[in-house]
Amino acid sequence: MQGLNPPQKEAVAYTAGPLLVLAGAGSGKTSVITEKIAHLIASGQREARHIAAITFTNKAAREMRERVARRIKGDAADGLTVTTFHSLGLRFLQIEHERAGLRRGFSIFDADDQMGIIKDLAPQGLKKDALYALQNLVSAAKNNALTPEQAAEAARSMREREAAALYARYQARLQAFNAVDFDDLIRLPLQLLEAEPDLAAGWRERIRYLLVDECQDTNGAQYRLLKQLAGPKGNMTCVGDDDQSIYAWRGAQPENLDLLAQDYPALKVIKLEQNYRCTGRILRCANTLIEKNPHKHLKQLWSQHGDGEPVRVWQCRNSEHEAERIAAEIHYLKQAKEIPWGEFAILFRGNHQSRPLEKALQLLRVPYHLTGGTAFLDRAEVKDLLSWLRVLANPDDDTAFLRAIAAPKREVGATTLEKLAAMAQTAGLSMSRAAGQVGFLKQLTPRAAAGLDEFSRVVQSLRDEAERLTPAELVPVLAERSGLLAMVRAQCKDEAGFLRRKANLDELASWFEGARGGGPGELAAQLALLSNADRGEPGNAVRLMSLHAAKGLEFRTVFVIGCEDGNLPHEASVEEGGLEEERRLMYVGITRAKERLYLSHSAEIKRWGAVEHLLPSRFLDELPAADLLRDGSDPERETAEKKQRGRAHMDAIAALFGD
DNA sequence: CGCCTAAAAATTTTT
DNA sequence: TTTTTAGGCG
Repeated sequence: MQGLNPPQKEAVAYTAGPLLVLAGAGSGKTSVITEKIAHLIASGQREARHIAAITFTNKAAREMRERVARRIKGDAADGLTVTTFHSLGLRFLQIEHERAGLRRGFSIFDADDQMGIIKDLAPQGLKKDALYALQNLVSAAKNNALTPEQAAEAARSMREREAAALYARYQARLQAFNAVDFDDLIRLPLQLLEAEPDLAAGWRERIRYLLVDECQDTNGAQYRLLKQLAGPKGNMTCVGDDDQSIYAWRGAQPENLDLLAQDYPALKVIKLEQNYRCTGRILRCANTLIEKNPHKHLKQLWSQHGDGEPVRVWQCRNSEHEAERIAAEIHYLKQAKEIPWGEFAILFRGNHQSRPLEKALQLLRVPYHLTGGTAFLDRAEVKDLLSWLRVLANPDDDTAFLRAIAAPKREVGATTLEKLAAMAQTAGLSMSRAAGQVGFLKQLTPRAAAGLDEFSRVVQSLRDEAERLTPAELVPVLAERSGLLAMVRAQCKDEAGFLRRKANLDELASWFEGARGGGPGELAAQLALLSNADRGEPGNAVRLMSLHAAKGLEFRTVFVIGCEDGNLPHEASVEEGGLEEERRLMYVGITRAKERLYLSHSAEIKRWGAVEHLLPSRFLDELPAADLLRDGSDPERETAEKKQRGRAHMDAIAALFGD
């Protein structure tokens, strides 16, 4: 426990009852969780196999696992559970699938799969906006652990009533497909635990101490799940910061931090207010900004660090100009201050904002790593292959069937599939099962019937292979025999493009190699929970990511770009009354910086080809002017810095020739 | 059935 | 500007 401050030590040592740690930004909350796990084990209070730490992202879980491994040597940490809410829910359902009404090999539907069903069930001709709204309403009901009936009862508006009706049909469809969506990974385990005390007792026997990270991000269902797992005595430590609640749009209820005190009268609350991360000026900016939000828990973050450099506010012409300035500044700081690439981060509100940055960084040959955005799991060939795996594992997964039957094309089109769907419906079968019945095929055109028949044969032969092969061995066989590989090859103009896309499939195979336990269906389900952010090592490169993705991370130099009114705060959020959450987002961005912080905005931004004029973010006016250095406010200093950077640039070029 | 072209729409953040 | 979708044609 050495190296911890008094409140941190207290938080680690306190095991007499439920504990809430209100941990400000950069106050060492991960250390507290890690140390507490070590303390529980070392003091003999709990065995590692009876401790579970729960995070929201896979990245956070992995990081915590690594920190625990570094802290606890030997096998003392064996059996420790460090997982995300959704992975825990998945594991629960895989064990208890029978009680949940699921068959082995059930599928996990991602947002796209979900939208496919909703589109199918909702009235035809709805605009995308309306469909997204419905999807969100259904998800919101599930995040509050409401059944369709309860959702109908609770509905306040016509829209909500419609959404509740849709929810019922949507759920029936999932059931028929032997599938669950992300929300079900929390909701279903919760329903079972609440309904079956014996089951809950069994799980509490396994998990005797619970540690929860980012507790302010829990939604209603997750909070109730925590209560079930922690039991009436509340054997848990929750760590959270209401000022960093930035997921309300996804159902998070920061008020859960307050509910804890109600639900557990014995709750002990410890505040961590010493910030170890930021310089004084950065921290003052953060504090001043967040003070504008109403507060329930007053926190006063302080730091022992000196003032440091002023926070720079850059006014740029447009986002290209902004990107060029940032790239040049990083290039300069890298050599002048010897800051490694990996200690720079550029943060933005929306993922599309990364484009000009990538361009500018490439021009200066600055290595960068982009987190999020369209990536691996969204790649068509990867989704295709996963659909095939789902069909193998789950013959009832019509969504996967519809994707797999078209990849590659086998002369089976919309007309045939509609006929097949109708026949399957009448017979009470899934489309995939119906496609295997000769009687049905006879009613279709010969060409289409041959296509379906061929598909069924390939699927069956691959199922046989799956019996003999490990999942990792199965993937390449599947790519070959399904015709996917040939399809990808045909789609690519040159060999290089083909190899690039084949590499995605190889990566999928290697992921299966690394994974342990379970058949292809189980592994495909686990894979569905991985996000793009969880992939690849960033290495020593400038990090580009959304403000949301940056939570929990820290960097010596941080750029928050696009500080324009309408972008940050985002106009849609302001309209929905989410200004405070936007302010917290800005707060999260600011508090990622250890030494240097840049806040930049552009006068013009391009949107769908048209140019729009935006004003600087209102949040910039909420910062303490004395700690800022705004463009144009100190012309002398600017000229001097320009010269300095110019000279450094020339030196760099000279050095290049000197070599 | 599946490819082609023209018109219309476009998520802000993610497990 | 890029991506998706509807409709026409071989």
